[in-house]
Amino acid sequence: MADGGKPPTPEKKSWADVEEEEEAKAKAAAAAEAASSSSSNEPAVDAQAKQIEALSLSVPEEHGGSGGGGDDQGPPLLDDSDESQIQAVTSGGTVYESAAAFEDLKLTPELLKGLHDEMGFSRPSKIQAVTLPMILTPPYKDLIAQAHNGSGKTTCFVLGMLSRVDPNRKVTQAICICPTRELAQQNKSVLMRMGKFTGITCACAIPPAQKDYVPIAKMPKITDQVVIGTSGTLMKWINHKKILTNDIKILVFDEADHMLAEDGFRSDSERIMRDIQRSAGGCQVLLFSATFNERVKDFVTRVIKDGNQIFVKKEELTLEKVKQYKVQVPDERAKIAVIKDKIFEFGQKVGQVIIFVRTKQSTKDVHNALTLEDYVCSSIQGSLDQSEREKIIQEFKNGYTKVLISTDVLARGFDQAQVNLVINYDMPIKFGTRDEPDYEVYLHRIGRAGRFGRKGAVFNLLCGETDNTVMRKIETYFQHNVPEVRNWQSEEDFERALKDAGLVE
DNA sequence: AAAAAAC
Repeated sequence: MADGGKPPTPEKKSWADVEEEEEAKAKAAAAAEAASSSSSNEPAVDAQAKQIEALSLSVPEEHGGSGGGGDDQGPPLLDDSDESQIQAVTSGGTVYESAAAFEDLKLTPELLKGLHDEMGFSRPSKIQAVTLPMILTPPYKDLIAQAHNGSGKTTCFVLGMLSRVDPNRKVTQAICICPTRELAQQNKSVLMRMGKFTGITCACAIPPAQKDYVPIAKMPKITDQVVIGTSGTLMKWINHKKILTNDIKILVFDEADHMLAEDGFRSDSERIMRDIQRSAGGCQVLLFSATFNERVKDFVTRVIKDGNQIFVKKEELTLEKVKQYKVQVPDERAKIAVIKDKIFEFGQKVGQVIIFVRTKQSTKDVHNALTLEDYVCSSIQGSLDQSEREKIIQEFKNGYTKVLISTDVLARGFDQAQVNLVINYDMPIKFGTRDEPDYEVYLHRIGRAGRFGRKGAVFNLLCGETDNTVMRKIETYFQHNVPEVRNWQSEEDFERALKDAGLVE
């Protein structure tokens, strides 16, 4: 790609510079993107970058058995099929060897104990085998890593943070930024478990529940070695010197494409990034996500110029084990009928269900409609009080509630092994458009089912021509044919679909 | 015509 007009900058380009460039480019890109649904551009690869190997990253065989309260599933068992490929590109002269065992990574005995005894992992998943050496080997290069939903990305960056922290120094040395409070809490909980025997402490930087509110001035300084949080609160704590940034060695962006998208959290992320890099030079940056659309990929590869990169083609991104279906329904009322009379009839016996809707109001409407029919469910969205959010998530994670209605607050990252059914009550649409799908959100939503290679099913409820257009575009984009449940009134049709998905006998 | 974060 032409990159001609950039000024000669001897230093590493700052994020602000890249953003300016980005803006200039955006107009041209916007036009191109309209027609880009069939584009199959290769990622722009740095001329100096050397491709080391093309690795197969495929979803593991199911081995967790049915249900079981534990969320301590063993590691994905990755076969060597060519179903899906990831491309690893290294920068500079460092050579990395994929880690066949956690023991190959020079981890402390405490961390190995955490991985084996607490997490129940016996060996690294594919993405872990590839990225962990990149993360843990000096000179600690930055990393952009894309891998499938539920393939074990969290372990990659949590282990990265834990091993780069000096447990003897009671200062913040690692920061992780997430798009939602739920994800921040979930990541903290994974880190606490994995680091159980290390003595490393972690703070969650999210706004407190109302009852726990204290003015920032009265808040004590953070001494935890790891801080995981959402952008607003992290910024606030940094600005008020509650977090000192000069000893930070590693900065992680979870759901990085969203954290760095123009219509996502880019400006917040850049500000935090700048603050940290100003006071802690040479801080390692890790970007992780299951999705990087061409536009974001282009941006992040220019921001993280000197890092290692791993990408997956979008055609390879849908999970084999999660069967997608489309269902034509005449109206909204029929959607409720389908959910309760057809899908729940079988689906609820199987595991837990998440129903995605477009607006906060819709969570309430659908919740009410199902409650009227005597179905027990709960619903969540970002305007609920923090304590309420936590309660609903806790109840769902404990398995007390089987059906959760949600906005896209839970579209990304939410990890609950027992969820094997996802219903798109509303299809995800790009903001400001009528029938342009949000491909990334779609992929993240369906990725809530089929964690770590488990079986799952997705029902897309389509009402009207617009929904059909959206669905068609999604099929084209991922080059994945989505079969139709012929008759929304036919119990047999749904039963067959769930059988094909392997969810009912 | 929005979800998220946060003021």
